Amino acid sequence: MPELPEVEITRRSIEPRIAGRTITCVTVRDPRLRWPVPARLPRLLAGRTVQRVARRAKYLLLECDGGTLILHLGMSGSLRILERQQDPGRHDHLDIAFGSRLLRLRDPRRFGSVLWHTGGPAQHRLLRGLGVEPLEEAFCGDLVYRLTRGRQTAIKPFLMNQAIVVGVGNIYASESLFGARIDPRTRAGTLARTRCERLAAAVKGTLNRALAAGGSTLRDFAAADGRQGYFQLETFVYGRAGEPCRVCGGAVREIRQGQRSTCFCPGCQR
DNA sequence: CACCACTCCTGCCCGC
DNA sequence: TGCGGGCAGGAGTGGT
Repeated sequence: MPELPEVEITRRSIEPRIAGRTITCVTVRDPRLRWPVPARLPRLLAGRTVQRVARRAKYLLLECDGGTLILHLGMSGSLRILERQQDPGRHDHLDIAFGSRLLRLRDPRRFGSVLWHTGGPAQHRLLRGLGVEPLEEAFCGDLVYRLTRGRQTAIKPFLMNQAIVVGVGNIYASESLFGARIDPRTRAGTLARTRCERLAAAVKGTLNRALAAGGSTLRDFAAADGRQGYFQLETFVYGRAGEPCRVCGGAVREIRQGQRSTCFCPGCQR
């Protein structure tokens, strides 16, 4: 379940190993991802040079001469660098070769996507409508305050709406709301300014801590799948229904919001 | 618009 | 030990 920190850590780990290198061969073993991987992908990519690896929301952008390969890891996707050919596992659907070095995509649940796009990546239909990056300066209490005005929806699904703020998935949404001491059921539009400040700070803090935790394993990331950094992070509420809150000791509760589980501490979050 | 439910898929966990 | 069933979740899509 890569969220923004896992995707960013993946980006940092692969960029230095593929930027400036030329794609020699592309192997699609199973094209059945979120959308079918185009059959002409190998022909489209061969001979192109990766200039840089960027990220927008949870999308990785392999910016090449003449176009961008847009990757999304979905629920279970991971990328790894191999220095030499290795037998692919059952879910290793795609290899991009740079000489003997390989970038290999594994995705058991196949919710990920691989798309080729010519022209500016920002103009792609999947990227056009995305909201603000939570780790950028523009994302602040004042912006959260303005974005929430008039919104009737609960703050938890609001936070997870990628058209508003990107990169905050189910786990970090719950964790951030705990950090801000806000009840996930609160209607977004009713949050006072100070609570918006707390929320913006909590989102940044949660994501940055996850980044730091993942960053610490970056050295071995050659072999990594995004989980490594991810499961190192001790959660305050997510996945802890019925267990004692780490702050007040009260029982953590689990509810459903928009077909998603939400965990929170009724004692700490108001 | 704003909001909501549905959908894709496989690994994992539970109960029998 | 095996098997069926339920659940998890990102985010696009389509309905109200």
